[in-house]
Amino acid sequence: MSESSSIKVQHIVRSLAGHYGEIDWWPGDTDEVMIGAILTQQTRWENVERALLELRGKELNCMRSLYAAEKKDIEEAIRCTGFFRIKAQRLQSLAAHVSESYGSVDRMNHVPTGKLRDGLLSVKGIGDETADSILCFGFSRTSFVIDAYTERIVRCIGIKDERQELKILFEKVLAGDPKVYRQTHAHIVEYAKEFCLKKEVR
DNA sequence: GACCAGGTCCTTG
DNA sequence: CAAGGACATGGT
Repeated sequence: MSESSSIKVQHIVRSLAGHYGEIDWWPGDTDEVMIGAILTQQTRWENVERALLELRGKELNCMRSLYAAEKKDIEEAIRCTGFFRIKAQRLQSLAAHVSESYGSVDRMNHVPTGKLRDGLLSVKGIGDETADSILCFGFSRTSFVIDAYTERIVRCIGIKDERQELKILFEKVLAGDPKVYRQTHAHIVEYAKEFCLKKEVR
């Protein structure tokens, strides 16, 4: 990664922070962040919130109960997020991973970030973005989330790195503060939505 | 009616 | 490895 890329990223981070200030962006306890991370795949957040309400109503808003639940019940609750069959499967796969590998969500707190990440990535249906969202917003770890918006924004200012390099680049600039990681990702998404950065932007 | 959304996996060439 | 398709509902 070039020197100038770091400077550009620093500039983005600082400008967005100045513009938006501190925002409370991904509410919910660790269980609900994990659930939301899967439900929001290719889906608007407003629909995810509705599904979370449904899940709460059925007391299916935690890994422990999802593990034991009937898939039918999960599907019914999350229908409004689209891809509901595959997402119900993904939720149960994640719940199984948590229960079988760690025993509980709580026990995951002692696990080093790299190990946690590898474990999450071993779950079918959890890719880089979902894993990093869970780590960053659910467990307050310094694992930066690179999503489609991040890619589009950095493309606009002439950075053409792949996602893996972008992650390293941002993490170098952001140093070690998990709160800054969360804020920066939130700012990027808000900015991209506000200015309607669509797919064709390069 | 077409197009897109805070992705990921699987199949093809 | 890159590209293309599938997964599915809800909003513009």
